Amino acid sequence: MQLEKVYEPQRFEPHWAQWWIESGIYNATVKPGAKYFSLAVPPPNVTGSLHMGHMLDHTLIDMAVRWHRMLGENTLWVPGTDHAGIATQMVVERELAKDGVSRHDLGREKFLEKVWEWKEIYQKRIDDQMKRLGSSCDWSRERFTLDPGLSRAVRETFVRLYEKDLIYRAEYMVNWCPRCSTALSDLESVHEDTNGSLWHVKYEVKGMPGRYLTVATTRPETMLGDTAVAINAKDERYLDLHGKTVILPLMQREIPIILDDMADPEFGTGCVKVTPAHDPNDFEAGKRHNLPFIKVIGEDAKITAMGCGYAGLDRYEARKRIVADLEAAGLLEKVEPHSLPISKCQRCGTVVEPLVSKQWWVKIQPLADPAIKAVETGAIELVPSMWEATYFQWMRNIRDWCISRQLWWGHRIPAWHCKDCEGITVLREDPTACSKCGSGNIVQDPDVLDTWFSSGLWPFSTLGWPDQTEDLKTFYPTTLMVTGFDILFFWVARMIMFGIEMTGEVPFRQVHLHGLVRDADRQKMSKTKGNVVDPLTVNEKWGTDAMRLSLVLGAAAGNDIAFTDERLDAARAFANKLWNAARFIFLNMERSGVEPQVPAENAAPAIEDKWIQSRLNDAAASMAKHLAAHRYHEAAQTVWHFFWDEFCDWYLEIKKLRFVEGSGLNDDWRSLLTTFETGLRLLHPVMPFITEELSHRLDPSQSISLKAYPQAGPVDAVAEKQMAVLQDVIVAARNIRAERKLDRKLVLKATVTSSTALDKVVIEKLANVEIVDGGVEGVKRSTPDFDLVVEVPKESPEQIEAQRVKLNKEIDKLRQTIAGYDAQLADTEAMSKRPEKVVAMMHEKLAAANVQLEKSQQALQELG
RNA sequence: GGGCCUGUAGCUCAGUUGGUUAGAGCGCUACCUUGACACGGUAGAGGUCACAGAUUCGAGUUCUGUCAGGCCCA
Repeated sequence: MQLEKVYEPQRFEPHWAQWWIESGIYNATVKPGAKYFSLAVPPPNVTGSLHMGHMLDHTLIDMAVRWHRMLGENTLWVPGTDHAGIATQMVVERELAKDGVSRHDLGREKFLEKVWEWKEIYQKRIDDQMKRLGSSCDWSRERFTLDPGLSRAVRETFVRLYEKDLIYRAEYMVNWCPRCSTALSDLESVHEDTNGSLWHVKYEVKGMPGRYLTVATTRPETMLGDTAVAINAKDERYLDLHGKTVILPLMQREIPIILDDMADPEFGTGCVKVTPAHDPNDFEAGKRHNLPFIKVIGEDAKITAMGCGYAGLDRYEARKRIVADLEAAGLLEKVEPHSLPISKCQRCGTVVEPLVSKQWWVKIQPLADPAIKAVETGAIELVPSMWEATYFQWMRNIRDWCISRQLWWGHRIPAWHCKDCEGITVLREDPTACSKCGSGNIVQDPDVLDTWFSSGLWPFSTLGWPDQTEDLKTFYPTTLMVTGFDILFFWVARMIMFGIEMTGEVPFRQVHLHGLVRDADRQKMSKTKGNVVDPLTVNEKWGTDAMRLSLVLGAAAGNDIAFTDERLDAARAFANKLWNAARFIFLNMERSGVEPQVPAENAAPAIEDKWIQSRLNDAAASMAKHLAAHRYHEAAQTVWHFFWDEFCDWYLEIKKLRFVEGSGLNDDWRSLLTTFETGLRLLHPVMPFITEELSHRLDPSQSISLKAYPQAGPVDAVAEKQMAVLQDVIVAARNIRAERKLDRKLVLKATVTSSTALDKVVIEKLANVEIVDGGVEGVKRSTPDFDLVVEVPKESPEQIEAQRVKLNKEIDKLRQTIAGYDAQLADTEAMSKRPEKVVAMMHEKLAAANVQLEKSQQALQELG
């Protein structure tokens, strides 16, 4: 069997991706009580296709899943998608808008049909991408947040929380997106610093003609809704105004001057206008002082009828008019440039309007407390642990969660309002009558729930909760959650709160939070910037294995990844190297007359066999350590180093010398093939495709992904030392040749003496020298482990001088080292505090340095 | 304002509980198209680990401060 000369992943990756799914080997079995590893994918939004961030996330998940599966654990990875209320509704509305149609033209039912159509298309696209990536999940258990089962979980949760008074309906300040026409949670409105202005406006004090209070505001249009002006009680400038009122300009409304700490004497003029209906701080102040709440900006971001002459104007148009009118009235004292944070809708970027609105809320503190405890006690572990501080900080200052959205796409709130008694009925089954007065005149709340309300149930709703299903008994609590740190609050925290409240158990034992994938300039990828890298293009150009490897190699604990073509090139080069090593092996198997197979271990290993086995054992130990600690980049580095620097550069180069045409399966082949196959298994979680392909060529009986993961074994110190000396001799000989720029093909005579047994043939072939017993005149290299003389053509005086300089430099450095050690060893007090191990090492190093010094001095002498 | 993180080779970054010669990839220099691989091989060059103190027998690693940059929350 011969492998194609060039590594072309496109030839076999789609094949294995399909085979893995069709063979159903990743479908989990129900085995309550068995050691399991389970995990639910962070459900991608059905708004579009997967991006590089998903690729990273899924690669890390797949590595963990494949590793645990190979460890023989009952493994389940649940795939699925999220309906993403606002985002999906927005993209579908945008599509409709192209034909000049609004959702209101269609009506709720017809519009939802359109969204479902969209969902079908994009869910399939996402599934196809996941399949193409080789994600080893159980497609028979795929879920969608609006599935009947998951919707029942949402309903059960809502009802339970409502019954416990943890869900309530109330009028509060919310973040309102005028474009999306919905309330948003605190997390869905993002703060952004912008350059604005600070307008200083004069309010005349009633009964004190000519006496003005100057308020500073960043939003003059809200003055229409002012119901007070606040000053600080300690502010001496305004002591005489306590108990007075001012006349609100333009509106001519008389409003009180209140004393409140919210007025900071250091800021602006020290007095602030209070607009309880349009600012979160003012809202609180309004409550404290029983002020009227006058809503002057409506849900459409236009001035309401309460704004009198400005009614109907857009909020920014109103601002212009109001500022102009104030100026005309001589009430605008000054305008200063001012940087201020403004809130924007996370989804559409529209500036959020804070306004008072009746919404559904989750009383969060009772849920947050156990969630905090779960992380404090270690029931849930955040990796890397630095995120715990952030988690605690947020959770301890958490505010009630606004869960109602004025959208159509999502879980309809299971609450019915009675038109007769205004009572609210919340039940698990749709009611036909009001639970308070029995009236049949009830209507369901039109709003839907925040998407995160349903995704917060994901780890257990996907397993069939609220039913006590076999899946739930077998796989819950899930073992791990892998996701980006950016949704720690949005999602992870909410899953923890809901998981504990609903199931009485943590939803997962560990959370691995990884970074973001950024572009080559470390910029966030975004469609508007146009710097988005399409995973499909990457897959086609470099192959999925290379994409996975490049992502993993960059994914150091919690760090963002700068994703570049160079990284991909490097990853593909590794895959190509592996491919060609395999190609070489198969080529020589044919010459030697060895059938593809995974033979029994070699009973009589040569030095290189013992060495590579030792390196493999060590690599397996590293893999276990790194994978368990979620240090995937180090795991990837470990296999890279093993395959390239050890297996290819040394082991195969030596084995090359052992092959005999027509030998059949001998000890050399036994060692080589078992090592190679074990190495493939070691690599499999990182690069599933190439390892499956190569493994199948050796042994088509079973998928490599179901074979056992290589276990750590003993390190053979003797073989490693022996091999190290052999390598050093070869490198020294090559170095002598390279420094003198001698022809690679020229066979140089050499003598080697060493207390370590060295394979002469290996040295001869790999360094291209002929080893003779003595009488060689040339360049000498000496270390404590060996003496090597390589015959070189007569050296010029310059070359000899260069050697002398080099030796002198080396001798100087050695003397320095020795002096350093001598000084440290002479300090008896310091020495007494050193552990034995370190002292022994110091003596060893000193002795070695002394031997080296002696040898270098001798070499210098011999130069003449 | 509160919290978190980062600063190590030209670039991008590793470096797990402190142990004495700090690593990788890319890039760079020289040589090499050799029957696995030029997506390659061989041999090299390149770092006062941001700065200043402290702890310690010993600090890239711990602590404090300074400077620079990033992120989150308010």
